[in-house]
Amino acid sequence: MFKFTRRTEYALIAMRHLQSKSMSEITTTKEISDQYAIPFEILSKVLQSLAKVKIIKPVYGPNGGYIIKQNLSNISLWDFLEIMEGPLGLADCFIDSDCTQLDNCNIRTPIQQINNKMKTILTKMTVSDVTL
Amino acid sequence: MFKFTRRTEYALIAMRHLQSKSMSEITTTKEISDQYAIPFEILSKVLQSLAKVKIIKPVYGPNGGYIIKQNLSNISLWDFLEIMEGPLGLADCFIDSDCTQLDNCNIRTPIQQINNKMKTILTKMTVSDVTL
DNA sequence: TTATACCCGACACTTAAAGTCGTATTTATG
DNA sequence: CATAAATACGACTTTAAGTGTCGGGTATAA
Ligand code: FES
Ligand code: FES
Repeated sequence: MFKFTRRTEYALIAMRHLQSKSMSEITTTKEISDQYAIPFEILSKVLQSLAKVKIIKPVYGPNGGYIIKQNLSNISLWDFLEIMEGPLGLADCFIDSDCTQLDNCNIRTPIQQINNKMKTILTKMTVSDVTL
Repeated sequence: MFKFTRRTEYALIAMRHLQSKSMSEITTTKEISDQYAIPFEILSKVLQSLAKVKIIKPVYGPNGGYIIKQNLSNISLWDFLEIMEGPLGLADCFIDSDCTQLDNCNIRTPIQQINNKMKTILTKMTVSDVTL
């Protein structure tokens, strides 16, 4: 449990990098890939998925790249993580409500309480708490 | 990120089950395995590892099994999770201090703050918050 | 027209978790 | 003392998820 995926780390690094630039400055995938030693192809896809959810905006053609678009303090860290990694939860029953086999599970309630505590923390924080 | 491993879930279920019995009652692996539909061999190993760290006490021979031993409110949830799943942390650098490649990582400090918040929650809680 | 950048699906590789198997050890009991 | 019932444990296979690669496609400035 617990570790960010590389995708998520790459995304946060890139977003912080983009955030540090002025709104009009365009940054290429290659620039970020080089500076932080992130495999180019992987970072490409990460940035593409960020573009897909409108967090960054692509600029096509020569001298193109990305610019950061949305005010990142709008997005909670929880939501961002779910964008990057899919639905989150300490156990299956908090994700797809299908904790296989464990028909009469005896720990569901206490686990749910822990789950809620973690969720609260991450919901109160925003992406810009990381990127700013 | 975020989901307990099955091992951890199995352990918590078993510990709660054991906790619900009186101190002198012995419970077999098979009883728990049957009641919660956990693969016997897997549960065996989980209980063995719990026995190894003295959380439960094995009783050999016929009519043997396990009894719960230690006061579980002594063990923080964080420590317990590290027993079950190894060192925890949001990124490698908080585990083995070797975030590969990312020489000039720009998000280490903010990530560390989140890491600490999560760790605080789990350190303040004890295993008996789940098993009791 | 061309070069440069983003876009994207399909595939291969790697790793960790999950589960299986065979065998050894301990001990209560007849 | 033989047996059966329980834990102990290393070696192995299978599965699933994450990570990374490849080849081609689209948009656009110059
Ligand atoms: S049923 Fe989901 S944790 Fe047990
Ligand atoms: S160096 Fe560990 S998160 Fe970047």
